[in-house]
Parts: sequence; C-alpha cells; structure tokens
Amino acid sequence: MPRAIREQQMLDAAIEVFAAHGYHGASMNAIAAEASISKPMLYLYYGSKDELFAACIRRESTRFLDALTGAANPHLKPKEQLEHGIRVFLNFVHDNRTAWSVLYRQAMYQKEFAELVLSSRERSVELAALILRSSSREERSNDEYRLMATVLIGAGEAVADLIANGAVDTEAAVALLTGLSWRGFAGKRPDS
Amino acid sequence: MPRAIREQQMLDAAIEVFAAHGYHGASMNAIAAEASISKPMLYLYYGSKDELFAACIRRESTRFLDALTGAANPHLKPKEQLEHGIRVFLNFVHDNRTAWSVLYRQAMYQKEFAELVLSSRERSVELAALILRSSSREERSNDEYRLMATVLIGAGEAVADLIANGAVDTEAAVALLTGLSWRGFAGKRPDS
Amino acid sequence: MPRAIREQQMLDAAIEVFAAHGYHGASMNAIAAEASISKPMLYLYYGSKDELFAACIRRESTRFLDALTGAANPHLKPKEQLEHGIRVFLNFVHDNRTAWSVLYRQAMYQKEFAELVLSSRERSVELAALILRSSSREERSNDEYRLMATVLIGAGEAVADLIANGAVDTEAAVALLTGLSWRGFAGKRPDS
Amino acid sequence: MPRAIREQQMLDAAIEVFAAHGYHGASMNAIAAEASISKPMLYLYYGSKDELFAACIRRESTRFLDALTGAANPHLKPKEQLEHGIRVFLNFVHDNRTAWSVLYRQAMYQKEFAELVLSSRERSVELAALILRSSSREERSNDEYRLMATVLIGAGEAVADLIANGAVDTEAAVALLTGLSWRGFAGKRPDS
DNA sequence: AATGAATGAGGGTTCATTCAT
DNA sequence: GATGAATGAACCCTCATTCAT
Repeated sequence: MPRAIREQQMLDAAIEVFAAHGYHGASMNAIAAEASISKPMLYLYYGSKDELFAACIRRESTRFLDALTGAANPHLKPKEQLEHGIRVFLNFVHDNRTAWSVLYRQAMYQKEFAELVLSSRERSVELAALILRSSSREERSNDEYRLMATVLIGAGEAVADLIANGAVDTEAAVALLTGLSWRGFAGKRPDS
Repeated sequence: MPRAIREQQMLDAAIEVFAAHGYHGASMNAIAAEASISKPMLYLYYGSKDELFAACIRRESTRFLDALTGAANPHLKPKEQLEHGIRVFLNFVHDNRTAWSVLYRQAMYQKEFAELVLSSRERSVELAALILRSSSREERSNDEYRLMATVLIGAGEAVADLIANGAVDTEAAVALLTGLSWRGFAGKRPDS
Repeated sequence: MPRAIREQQMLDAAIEVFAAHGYHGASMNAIAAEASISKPMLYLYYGSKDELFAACIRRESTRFLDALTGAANPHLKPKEQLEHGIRVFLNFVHDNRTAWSVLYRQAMYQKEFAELVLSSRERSVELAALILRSSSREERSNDEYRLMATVLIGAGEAVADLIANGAVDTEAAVALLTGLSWRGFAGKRPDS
Repeated sequence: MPRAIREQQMLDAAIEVFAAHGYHGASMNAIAAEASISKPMLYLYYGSKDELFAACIRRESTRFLDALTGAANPHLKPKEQLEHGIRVFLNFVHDNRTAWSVLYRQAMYQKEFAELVLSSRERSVELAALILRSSSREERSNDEYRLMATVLIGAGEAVADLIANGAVDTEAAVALLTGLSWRGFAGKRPDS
C-alpha cells in the first residue's frame, strides 16, 4: 500500500481517536485498531505518540488555514469581508469542534505542543490582521493589527465554544462579533 | 498538624504540580512529594485524583472571582470601571498563568471537569456583564450582555496568553482591550 | 470502659465484618468503624489482624462446641441421640452460615489458621465419636470412631452448604443424614 | 512462542501460586515471575486477576471431572465401582491438595467464584449419583441420588483432608468410606 | 484509656514502545 | 512491508500498622 494513502488513513484514525479521548486518553492501541493496522506501523511512520499527535495538529492546522484563506475575497467590501471571515471561522470551529478542542485548545497549553500550535495560529492571526487592516478607517502599525487580530480570534474562540455548546446560534454569533468588531461593546447598535 | 493547614499545603502542592505537568502528567506521587507528605494522606483528604483536581479548580476559581469582585468600585466612572476590570483580569491571568492554563483551559475541555469550570466561569461572565451594562450607552437584554461578556473574556484570555509569552506589555494590552471595547476594531483611536 | 465488654464489642464487630467480606476483604478500618472505636484500640487489644481473626475463630468455635455439647442428652436412645446431634449441628451451621463459611471453611485452608481451626474441629470430632460409639452395634477402636466422626462431619458440612443455599430443607437433611448414618447409601429405606 | 503453549505455561504458574498463597495472597507479580513472563502478558491473555483465577478453576475442574469420568468402568460390579470411584476421588484430591483447597474450597465461598465452582461440582455430583444408583439395592428418585452424592463428596473431602495431613492412609480411607457407604456407621463390619 | 494523624509497602492495571519473524 | 508477541515502567489506589498527644 502506497505510503501517502497509509499516512492519511493513519492520520484520519489518529485525529478521530485523539479528538474523542484527548491526548492521554487515546492509546496507540486504539489508534492502530481504528486505522485497521498494526501498532508497529504507527511507529514506523511516526516514530512516537508525540510525533503522531504533532502530525495531527499540523494536518488540522492546514485544513483550518485553508478554510480561512479561502474566505478571502477581494470583491467584498471591508465590512462584508470581515463578516464573511468571522462566519467561515465560526463554522469551521463548530464543524470540527472535538478535534479543535483537543488539537488546538488543549495542545496549546501543553509544553510539548504549544510552540507548534502557536506557530500555526500565527498564520491565522496574519490573515485576520490583513482583513482588519483593510476594514480599518485609519492607519495602524502591523503590530497593532496583529494584536487586534489576536483579540478577534480569542473572542471568536470563546464564541465558538458557546456555539458548540448550543448556547448560541451561529448566525447570531456572526452578527454579534461583527457588530462588536465594528462598534465595540459600548457603541450604539446600527439600527438605533 | 491541624487539618485546615494540611489541606492548604496539599492544595498548594497539587496546583503547582498540576500546573506544571497537566492533569495526566501529574502523578499523585509527585504531588505528595511536593507537599512533603505521603500519598495516602492525599487520598485521606481528597479521595481520588479527580477530586483533588476538582478541589484545585474550586480554589483557584474562588481566588479568581475574588480578584474580579474586588475590582468593582462604585466610585469609578463606567469607562474607568471597565478598564480597571480588564486590568485586574489580565494581571490575574498573567500572574497565575500556568495554573490558569491547566485548571481552566485544559479542564474546560475535559468531560469530567467541564461542568465545574463552566459553572465557575458563569460567575465571572455575570460580573463582566454587570460592568458592561453600566458602561453601555444604551439598554440591552441581560442575555446580550452576557454574550458580550463571554466575548470580552475570550478576548482577554487570548491577550493574557500573549502577555504570558512576553509578546505584549500588560498596560498596552489594557489600553488596547479597553479601546476596542469602547470603539470596536474599526473605530478611531481616542487621540485621533 | 471495662476490658471484657470492649473485647466482646470488638469481636462482635470483627466477626460481622469478616463474615461479610472475608478475611482479606475486611479492613481494620471497617472493623473499627463497625465497633465504633478507633483503630489503635484494635491493635491495643489484639495486636494484629491475624490475631484478631484468630480470636474470632476461637469465639465462634466455642459457641459451636457449646451448641454441640448441649445437644448430648443421656436420656435419648442412641439413634435419637445421633439424630438430635445432627439436627443441632445443621441448625447451627445454617444459623451462622456466613461466619461459618469464613471462619471455618476458608480459614481451614489458610496456612496461618488451619491449625487453629483443626484443633477446634478435633473437639467436635471427639464429641461425634462419642455419639457414634454409643450408637454402634459393635465395638471399634477409638481411632475408628474418630475417623467415622470426621466423615460424618464432612458429610454434615456438605449438607449444611446445601441448606444454606436453600437447596434442601433442614429436616429433610436431618432425616437423610441419619438414615445414611444408620444404613449407608446402598441399604434399604426403613419403611421398605 | 505460540499462544496455546503460553496459555498452559501461564495457567500452570497461576495454579501453583494461587494454591500456595490463596487468591488474595497471590500477586500477579508472583504469578508472572513463576511463569517467567511479564505481567502485561497475563493481562493480555486473561484480562484480569479474576478471570485468570476463573481459568484456573475451569482447568482444574476439567482435570478433576476427567479423572472421575475415567473411573467409570461398566465391567465392575456395583460395589467395586463405588469403591473404585472413591479411590480415584481420594487420590485425586490428595495428589492435588493445595490446588484443590484453594480452587474449590476457598473459591466456593467467595461470591465471585461460587457459581463457577458449584456448576462444576454439579457435574461430579451427577457422576457420583450415577454410581450410587447402580450400586443401590432399591430405586430412588434422581434428586435423592444427587443429595446422597453430595453427602458422599462432602465425606470424601473431609477424609481427603485427613489423608493430606497424613493422619490416615489412603487405602484405609477407601475401605472406610466404602464400608460406610454400604452399611452406614452403625452396621457391622464386613468381616464380622 | 483513647485517638487523630500519618505512612511504607505493595497490588492490580495500563501504556508506549520494541523485537523476531 | 507488516505484525504477533512481549515488556519496563509507571500510575492510581488501599491497607495494615504506628506515633504523638
């Protein structure tokens, strides 16, 4: 069986099991079983549980960034662009909730994987910063935009958690986040 | 040694070790050693690793909420109140970063502890919502304020992570968050 | 509190807990709790779990032998005497089933306690041998009677187990054992 | 090493250690060491200590029943058949005394294993009942024969214990039990 | 006389990881 | 290329037992 296919098969299984049971709760046994292969194969391809987990993070990060990148559309007006990006972001997180919570949130606070997650998040911050810059009514430094992007993403994650818990509807969340982005907490509502 | 003191001693050690290694990475052996007591004592006082972890969460939650509650000051003007709350929040998260990341962030995504963390977070959301309401220039429903508070806290957590990484200075972050809260991403800067 | 009463209180509790959970399943904690005293008291009075268990065996053995001894009645005819003895035996075992099974049957096959149990059983064998001798139609040596008594008691224990399981009614068992004792397995029934 | 052989090797070791120390006294460590394998192997093959113990019971039960079944010989006269069965029984119990005492006697009084032991014993009772029926001088119901068989086995076990203790010689015991079976305690000796 | 507080030692169980084939 | 068989190490938890008061 060709290497590339095997790799995907194994990653699919690993992500599934990691997402379901968390890093420690997932045993190499379970992953091998889920992938319908033998344990030594996992080690042959990935060397260790840590590296396998890292590979999972990398693949999901890529999917996430692809989704975000795909959301950019030069024809949209700034505000629409922001809204669309937020929508894509929230939908992605919601659709991949379990994987997201394990591979991003948990991993981000685990010494061994924090760097990996952060370096990936860096890129989404970059993207968000671009959108913010284009939406902005005045010039700011790159660093400022990046900081703001971080805030936006943090807020997005918090809202995404709410969506995942069913506490909030996605479109409502999009509206809220867009509104807040535009006017802040204290500002008036558009329709008022 | 009296019971009350032992309990604190044990919680101190547990929080330290949990924060350093995460829930699974922390062994009861290590916690007992850190507390300079024997393992059975941990079990005598807390019954199980799960319950010990839960006790840690509870204690830190309380500390956090106390800090937040202490930040409320009726003499402050709304905007100052918001700014002060943000400052207290960021400082707390920064000062307790490791405990925070393990006892809140990791625990929140672990079935056994999610409920506990969420019920505690509920209370900080409540507090933040109050502050937001008093800062607001127009009336909104309670639910709306709570949602906004969640967003604010999510944003705060993201920024706190940056502070913890040394990427941002606390006061700068306070200014940014306050500004964004007030005017949103797109608004003009106060001084412009 | 006077020593004698304490001792009984502790033995009562110990027998109860041992009978309910077996030797290993019974913890000194549980016994102390059942006796409403502190663990060090148990150790003060009995020194160790083994010795406490031995004391339980001794007390129950005494009760058992007392019951058996009380069953002897010179006014009864030999066959009636035998039947009465069997009845008393079976009833005792039945009434004290849990304690019996733990303190005799289990203990008998445990290195540390086998000797104690056997030396107590010795005495019941002696008693049974006396009854058998008086029932016998011909002279035999003491050793022979003792051997036969052992057989009788073994048979009795097997039947007692059946009674305990509710598989057999006590009086039916008495009749059976008496009949068998009198005539053997192959012999005709009295009424035939 | 092939699976089948390992299984036997492990059961051999387990039976040895269980017999020597009892169920609780036997540690999985000790069993693994005795079998010259590692502990995880035991768990891979048997899943838990309980299941390993059950497997021991099953194997020894089978051996025991095989021995008993092999003792049946249609060419023997009823009384000889009974005598032969008793001899085989006593020899088996004697030859396997430690295993017998732990795997049958102790297990029989332990909630988790009682059912297993009893279901196996059921079968020996069945066998003994058959022999008794063919030796009997008059017709009885199946239930009666089974009850008598239980008594016979109980008596046999008691005698086997004596043999094991060296208090009695096997052939003497065979003669006694056969005689008692034939004539009861009170009857005359054959040679008188 | 009595106990709350404390522990050393060990048990069952699981897991990531590696040979030998 | 692929795996069945095997293990060292560690973890959570419990228990009999003992001080210090």
